[in-house]
Amino acid sequence: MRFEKGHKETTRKRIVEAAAARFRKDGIAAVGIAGLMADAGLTHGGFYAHFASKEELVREAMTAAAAGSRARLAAAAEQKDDLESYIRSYLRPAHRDAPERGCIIAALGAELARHEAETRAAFSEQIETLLSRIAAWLPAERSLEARKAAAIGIFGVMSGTLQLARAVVDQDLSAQILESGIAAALKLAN
Amino acid sequence: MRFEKGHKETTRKRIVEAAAARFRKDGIAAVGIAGLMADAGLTHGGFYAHFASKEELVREAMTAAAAGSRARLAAAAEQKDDLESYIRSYLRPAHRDAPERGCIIAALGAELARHEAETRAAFSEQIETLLSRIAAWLPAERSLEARKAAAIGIFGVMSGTLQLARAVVDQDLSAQILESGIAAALKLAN
DNA sequence: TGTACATCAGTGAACGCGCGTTCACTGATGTAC
DNA sequence: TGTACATCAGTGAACGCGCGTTCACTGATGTAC
Repeated sequence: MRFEKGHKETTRKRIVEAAAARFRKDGIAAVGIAGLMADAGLTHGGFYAHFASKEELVREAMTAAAAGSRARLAAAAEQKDDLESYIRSYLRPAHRDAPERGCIIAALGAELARHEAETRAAFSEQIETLLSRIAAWLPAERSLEARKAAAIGIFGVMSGTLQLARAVVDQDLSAQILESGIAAALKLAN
Repeated sequence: MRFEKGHKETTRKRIVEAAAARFRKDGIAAVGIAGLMADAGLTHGGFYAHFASKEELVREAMTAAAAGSRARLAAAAEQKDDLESYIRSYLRPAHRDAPERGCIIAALGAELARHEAETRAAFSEQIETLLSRIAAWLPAERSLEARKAAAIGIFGVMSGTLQLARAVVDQDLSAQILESGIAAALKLAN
């Protein structure tokens, strides 16, 4: 064989990583296979040796991006970080300015809602994991149900304000949105 | 002239209305000129007698949709509706299920964030109007600044949870997200 | 009142382009002898 | 150790298609005479 063992796997991973970034940055519909393969240092023809369709890649890229977020969250939890630092980290200007490495839900939520149920499944699962993690951070004296409900509100305000901060033209307003989002999420957490 | 006076204006409005609905339902990138004109009962060739480009239509459609939301909000305020009923109306299942007649920000927020600043301007303005309206509903004993900050949190949780409710596959979870969104928005309002 | 012409919103064929997808081919390396 | 062949990840031309956009044309009506 021309390439060392595992080469194809490595390439596949490279394509998935490139897609996960470009989709979040530019939107799924706006990103073509040719550009994506160029990002990965390849030509477009090889794409179908790795994936059956663009939709399959979308699914894989969403799963990969979700796994990334989950790993970051787990690391934060392990370091005994509290919910406040997670919220502050999510709503920091750097996250607003780098959607390509950020939250899938804030970057692609509305667009994913229009994809097939199969594609949305991976995404749905990530939402549930995320909500459980946030709920686990909340004071144990509240019932599990109450914590889950609170987690939905907290994450809702986080992704909602992050999107607002990205959409708004005025930079001062954008900064204020991030600040107010943090304050609101903290209020909901207590 | 073949057509009665004002005919062209009427047609133009019809195209804008159709666009405002389709863009919110399917996303801007996914909607083509030909399909849009067919929605308005016309053929695609006439499009450029009305608009210089698709982007110009996007701008007009966003402005029209924003005007619609603003009118609804003003009517609600005039009827002495309170913030609670606005929140409940925004997060009702019917709004989740009919994005084509609903909030632009929840439907297109992330996608609009990727459009030119000129297109985002109309949208930005709508956000500011909306925030002022919500702030005006809050108890007057709080400072204007505090009310504006609270309004950001309230609207953030509203649009954020509406999007989550649309994206999630599980219908029970979706209903629960709407409920929790209402609870969270109300908590922030008090 | 009747005919000829001007108007212009809307039509539909055509433009170049990039999309997702297919496929015959390449060429560096591992394996067989 | 040296040669012939098999492998297969990646290449790049080509497919039909729908996109945004352009443009010569249509045809019902208003206006001029």
